[in-house]
Amino acid sequence: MQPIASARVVDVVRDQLRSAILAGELAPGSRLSVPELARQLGVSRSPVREAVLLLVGEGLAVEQSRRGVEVARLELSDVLELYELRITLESLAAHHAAERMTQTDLAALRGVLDAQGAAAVGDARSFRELDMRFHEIVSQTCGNTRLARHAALLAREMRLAGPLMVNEPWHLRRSHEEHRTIERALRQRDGPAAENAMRDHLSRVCQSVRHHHNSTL
Amino acid sequence: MQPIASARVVDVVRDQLRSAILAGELAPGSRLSVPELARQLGVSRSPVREAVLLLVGEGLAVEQSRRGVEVARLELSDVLELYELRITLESLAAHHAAERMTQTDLAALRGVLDAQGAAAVGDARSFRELDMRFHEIVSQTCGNTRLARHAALLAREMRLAGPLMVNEPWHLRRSHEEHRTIERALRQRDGPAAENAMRDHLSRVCQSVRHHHNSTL
DNA sequence: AGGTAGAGTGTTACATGTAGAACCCAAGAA
DNA sequence: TTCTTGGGTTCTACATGTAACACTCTACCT
Repeated sequence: MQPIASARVVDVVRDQLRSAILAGELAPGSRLSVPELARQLGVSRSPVREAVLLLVGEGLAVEQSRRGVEVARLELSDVLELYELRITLESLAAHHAAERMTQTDLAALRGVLDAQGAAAVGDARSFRELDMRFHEIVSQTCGNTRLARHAALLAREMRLAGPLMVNEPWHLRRSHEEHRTIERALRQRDGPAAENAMRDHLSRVCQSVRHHHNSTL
Repeated sequence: MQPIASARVVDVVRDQLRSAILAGELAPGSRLSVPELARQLGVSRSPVREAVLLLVGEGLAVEQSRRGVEVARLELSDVLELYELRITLESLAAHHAAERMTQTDLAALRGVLDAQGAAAVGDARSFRELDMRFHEIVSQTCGNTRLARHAALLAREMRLAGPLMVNEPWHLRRSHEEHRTIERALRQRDGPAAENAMRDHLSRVCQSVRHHHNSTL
């Protein structure tokens, strides 16, 4: 029996808005009009306003003074900032995760990777979803709740950078191989190896994004 | 001419509540009743409610489902979590700051350290304040806005740990010396040295907190 | 005594009211 | 034609209303 979580309207609205933003239905730059969203969702403005505020706190939206809130727009520089932070935080998380992951966690991780191996052939959309899940599992099992929370925030924020990401199949396959390397280190409970593998992985992806951007200018 | 920032009620309330919490006027565990605070501050409940939500987002308060919000209580384990994150984030920030600080920044830093040297003789309260400022300057000048933001959040959250901190004069003096070492590296634009000095400093303080806690049990 | 029902108080969470500001667009002045 | 001006619309930010819920304390029953 898990405690019946709060079925608060504000939570539902927040989750819906977040999903819509991350799915691209609310594109970066879209204005988030509280009355409009309240009408569409069939609730009053109060919970919508709070939900929008929470999204601002998560970095998924930004408020311009007196002109409302819009979905955050990420430049290349923002993505590089995010990668730099993810590199440090997630490699630290991987180190600890190697020493703390349960068999259940490892099984879940392998399941995600198997599914990702299948998606790597061409389904970039579900590949990204599974990539997210992979990193989330590692961060969540590191034992430091704040580290997990901040890493999750950064990973989510990065998903706003859709068009800047590299989606070529060979790139997805390479990412997947690196995930396998990380998973191997985690399974062997080799903290330093997991840390290095995670750092190498994210660093390489960051470099790819940078070069991809330069070459598609 | 700087843009006349939003004189929004919610911002004023948030700042006041934050100050009150960090100053200990609202002790950890205190309930933050929205109607009560609204009465005391002479404003309506809406901006107070939003301000309280923002503080939850900053980690300074926690909400129990359906039972309102209270000022966060930090255990030793929370402080250790925070230090681990600060160690990685702030040492990274120090590395970059070494390469980017302007003469103005360095002058400000030195000013803070001079004042701190005077406070180290026994005024733990202002010493902590200046310590905060020192770390803030380094983080803010690292060039990565998100890194700066997250580091600031962590440093603030840590101030809730008042009684767990070590306030012996010899400890303050040692911290001050380490600050000087960091500042020297920054002034010489030696990124790796600044990074190591910052890591050593925060690691040592973290160890002191741990030992202090064990010995005062 | 020990447990419980129930009134009374205070709060949260959501709904709604509204002044003032920002934006849009069309009509008129230079 | 370009700039300004004024009306109309929409929004934000704050204020207020209220149902449902949680806590407290007392009085009652066993």
